[in-house]
Parts: sequence; structure tokens; C-alpha cells
Amino acid sequence: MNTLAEENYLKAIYHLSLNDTNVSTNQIAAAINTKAASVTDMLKKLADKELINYEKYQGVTLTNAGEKIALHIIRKHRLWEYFLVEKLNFKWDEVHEMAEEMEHISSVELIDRLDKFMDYPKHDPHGDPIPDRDGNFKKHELKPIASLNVNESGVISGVRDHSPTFLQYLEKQQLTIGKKITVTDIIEYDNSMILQVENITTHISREVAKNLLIAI
Amino acid sequence: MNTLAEENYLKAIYHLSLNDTNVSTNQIAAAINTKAASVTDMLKKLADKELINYEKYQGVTLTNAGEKIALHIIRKHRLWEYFLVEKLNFKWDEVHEMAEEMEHISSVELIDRLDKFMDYPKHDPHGDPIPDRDGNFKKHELKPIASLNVNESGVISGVRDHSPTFLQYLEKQQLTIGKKITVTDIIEYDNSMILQVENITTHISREVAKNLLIAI
DNA sequence: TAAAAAATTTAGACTTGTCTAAAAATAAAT
DNA sequence: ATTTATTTTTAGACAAGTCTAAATTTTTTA
Repeated sequence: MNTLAEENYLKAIYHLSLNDTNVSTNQIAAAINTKAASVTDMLKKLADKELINYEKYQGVTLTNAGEKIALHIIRKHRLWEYFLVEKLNFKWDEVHEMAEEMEHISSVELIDRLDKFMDYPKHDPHGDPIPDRDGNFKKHELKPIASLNVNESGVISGVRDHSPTFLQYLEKQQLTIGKKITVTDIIEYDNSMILQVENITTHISREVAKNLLIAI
Repeated sequence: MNTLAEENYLKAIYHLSLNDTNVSTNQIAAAINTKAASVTDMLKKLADKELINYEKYQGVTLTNAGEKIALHIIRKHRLWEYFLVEKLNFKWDEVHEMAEEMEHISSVELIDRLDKFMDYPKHDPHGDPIPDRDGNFKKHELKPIASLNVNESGVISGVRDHSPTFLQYLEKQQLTIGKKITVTDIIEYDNSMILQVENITTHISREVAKNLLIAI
């Protein structure tokens, strides 16, 4: 088994890999809240274990083995988040920190039974896909509301910013997963958007529109 | 917050305190699977934090603060065990190791909601009492089946040995929590006992009779 | 009650994961 | 294409938790 620190590095590298193929030392340091020197040390260990491909100064990629571990941790994180929201009635902005601890519980059998108990959910409370036990998931293609034109519609299906502040704001505006929205107007001056969310009208900034995703 | 190691020491000391008021270094070392020298080191740290009363060579007791932490960990352990058995359908001999990890999840709110979700169970799958959020529980008085005479009865309410082997044996003999048993005979030769368990007759050794508990 | 045995503590070392400060390599800019 | 700035790595140190071996204290036993 891997240590808690190793798991956190692999997870961070996985997430960063979604934006950049090669992940840099500084990116990891920022993501994991450590110093670059500490990251370098850990990268050597992970490379020794053949969980990452690492060449000095060149950044890293996950090996298949490393990606498998990362996806298993992400599976656990997202299943526990689903559990916390659906069974224990937490709000979607409250569950991240708890899941951050729970994702390190090791039993595979436990997580498979949890999955079954909740009837194999496909997405976590923020719309992120839950990998199956083999690490497979279909990444539903999403695009920001910001990419819509006037009179176009979509179903809210994910967020790009997972911060509690943003999630709380969305909750208050009823901009939650599954809601159908239509862009009724775009204000030229600041590119902010007027949305029709079911029978409510909402005005969101460009910033929000960029971070709120709909299914393609 | 306390480290994982500290939590494990406090828990071990609590359990050992139930049998001996003063817990010795060697007892802790055995319980926690470390060496006596390591225990001494940790005892100093716990004493500095005022979680235990420690005087060199004299063994330790928990302070109120230490006991409170221990009871909270035990609360979490037992609630998770209950969850694993009642919600995820694990058997009572399968859950200890998993709960051993889950008991260190820190959120108090999480554990209180879990408690509510399961409708405030009073005992874990092995019959051990679950402390409430303040660390209170009524320790139901139990006695071993070995203390019964012929024709006396009782309801199985706990075990003294929590090992999977013992639990599996009991399961097979249908000697599980809540079952009513009556002693129909005691064999003079080896003090083994013949039990009537609902409509089944079972023969158990003295050893088993000592480790299987009924409500007084 | 003095010697032997057992339990406990101290001393010193090791591993994991982190840090700061300095050195080296890469990337950016004039 | 050099110099400058940025990024990354190395070197050396530290805290937590553990270990072995040796020293010390307590307990047991003759």
C-alpha cells in the first residue's frame, strides 16, 4: 500500500494532468500546499516506485500504475461525497474536506459495497464522474455557460470551481446540478448573462458563467 | 487535533484500563504491537499534553481529557461498525479492521449525522455500547454463560473475545447477539455446556462459555 | 534481604515527509 | 546571444514515530 502523502501526490498530479500533459514541480507544490523542494523529494520516490515518469526539470506524467491508483482514490472521494450528500444530507459545499479524509480508507470491498448501497451513482454532487472499480468512466463533455449565445439552453451538469464560496452562491441562485437554464440576454458592457432557471430569472457575471458547466 | 498514533495509544490505554486501573508500558506495547521503548517515548508526549497521568515505572491512567478523546474514537469505531453491518451487509467478524481506519475520520458533525442516519443505535454488532457525543453510555452489566447453572437462561448480549475466528464460530452455531439461550446440561468431566438456542441444541466448551456474555 | 529476573527507561540511530537556503538548470527578455 | 528571471534541484536540518542495545528500576524469589 501507499502512504497518505503518496496518495495525495498522485491525486494532485492526476488532476493537474487534465489541463497540462506534463505537470511541473511548482504546480504540484501549489496544489498540495508544500514547497517545491519537498515535491522534488517525493517525485523521486514515486519515480522509484514507477508510479510516475520523471525526468529532472521536465515535469512528470503518471504511469498506468500511478493513474490507476489516482483514479481509485478519486472513485473513493466521489462516492463518499455522494454518500455524505445523499444519505447524510450534507450540502454540496460541505463535503470536500470530509471526503478528503475518507478517500484514504483502504478497503476495496468496502467501497464496492458502498457503491452498491447507493445504487451505483454515475456522478458526485458536483457533477464529476465516478470511476468504476476498474477506473473507467465516461467523461461527459461539458462546456461553460459562457459559451452560449442568447436563446440557447442547457442543463447544468458540473462546475469548474469547487470552492465552498462559489457552490454556496450557486445554491442560493438555484443554479444546481440538473437545472435547465436558458440564456435570455447578454449584457454587452461586461458580458454578464441573464438566465432563465426554470421560472426564475438570474443575472450572472462572466466569471460565474465561465465556471458553471452544461452538458454538450 | 491529535495524530493517528496518539489516538491509537489513547484508545489502547482506555481498553486496558477496563481490566487494570494502572496500565503498564508492556501492556500497551503488546496491545499496539510496538516495542516498550517506543511506548515510553509516546507516554512522555501524551503526559506533556495532559492526556495521561504518567510517572516513570508506575504505569499510566487517562486524564479526563484523555478519556474523552478515547471515548470519542470508540464512539466512531462502533458507529462505523454498525454502519458496515447494518447498511453494507458485512458480517460481524469482517468489520473491525475497516472501522480501525474509519475511527480516525475527524468530523464530529459527520459522526453525529451518521448516528442519526442509523437511528441512534445503542450497541455495535458485537454488543458493545456506543457512547453518545458526550462520551456517555450505560454499561449494561454482562456475565459469561459459564456462570450459569443448569436450567438457567439468558439473552446473548456480548462477547469477550472479538477475534474473527471466535465470531465466525459463534455465527456458525447461531450463537449471535439477541438469541435466547438456556443451559440444559453441564458435563462434569470438562465443564462444557449443552445449550438450547431457540430450537437448536449446541454443545460448547468451557472456553467458549467464558467468552460469550449474556445480560444480567 | 540480597541476588536474579522482569519491566521500564535512556541513548543513539533510522525512516518519512517536511523545511530553508544555496546551487544549478531552464526559460524569458533585452 | 547574453544577461536576467524563474523554476527546479541539492544540501543539510528538523519533527514524529519507531527501533535495538544498554542502563536503570522494580519485582520476585530463594
